[in-house]
Amino acid sequence: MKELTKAEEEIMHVLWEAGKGFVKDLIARLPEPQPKYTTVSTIIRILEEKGFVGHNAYGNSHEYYPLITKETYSEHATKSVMKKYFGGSLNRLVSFFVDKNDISDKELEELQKIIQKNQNP
Amino acid sequence: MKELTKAEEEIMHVLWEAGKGFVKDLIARLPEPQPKYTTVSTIIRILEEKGFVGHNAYGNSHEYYPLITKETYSEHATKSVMKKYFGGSLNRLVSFFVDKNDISDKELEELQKIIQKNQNP
DNA sequence: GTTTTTTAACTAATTTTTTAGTTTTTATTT
DNA sequence: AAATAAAAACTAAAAAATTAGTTAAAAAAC
Repeated sequence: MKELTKAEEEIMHVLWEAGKGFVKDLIARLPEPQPKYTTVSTIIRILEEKGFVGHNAYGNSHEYYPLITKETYSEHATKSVMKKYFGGSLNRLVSFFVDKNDISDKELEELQKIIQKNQNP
Repeated sequence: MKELTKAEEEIMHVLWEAGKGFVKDLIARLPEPQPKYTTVSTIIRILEEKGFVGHNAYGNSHEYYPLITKETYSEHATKSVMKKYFGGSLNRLVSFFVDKNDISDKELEELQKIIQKNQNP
């Protein structure tokens, strides 16, 4: 899986949130300072080259949409961090935050339930 | 917290693993193709500017060591991914992988124990 | 139908990151 | 002490990423 650069990732997040959009729509959803039309257009072109984005043409207008789901890229990005910092182990990642007492009791309880639901008896 | 670029992160991983080292020691620990001395030296200089690395001088030689622990940067990097892809929630991250059946039964059991140990009765 | 506006494609410029070369300083060897 | 070697500092170059400008084509307004 190709990596997204920072600027590319930001555009993808907008596309994932919006589902689809013309360049001007994407700009409208970006925080200040909003980039120039041409800047976003360039990034979109690269994203199409990389296979992350597709488009429907309406005359000269292009409506862009994600070809890779947020879930797919989430998995990639998370596994990458997990590999670099936790030997690829989810348990080590969770231990890290639990040991830090970064997680509230309520959250811990929820977490128990999440796991129990998926455990085979 | 300043972000590490890819090359910077690789050097930091070597320093975290080794604890400390001269440039030539760091190069020795890097996989093929090993970068030039001057390349590593430049990256180290930038890491010192950014406050990630310090050094002890022995004459003209510098022995470098991390100023930021792997744990500190781990937390930053993981929270960054968690924020971008899981609304900042560890539970949503765990759910994601558990729902995917990416985690073996043995690991799930371990995970239960980790959480139980940290739960207040 | 011509003018104006909008859009994307193409190109260029800037900035950041990465890699490498040269010079200077210090240490080591003879 | 002079020659050689090793290291860091400094500088430069190349590559990648980001931002922006120009042009050409299509659509909309008049």
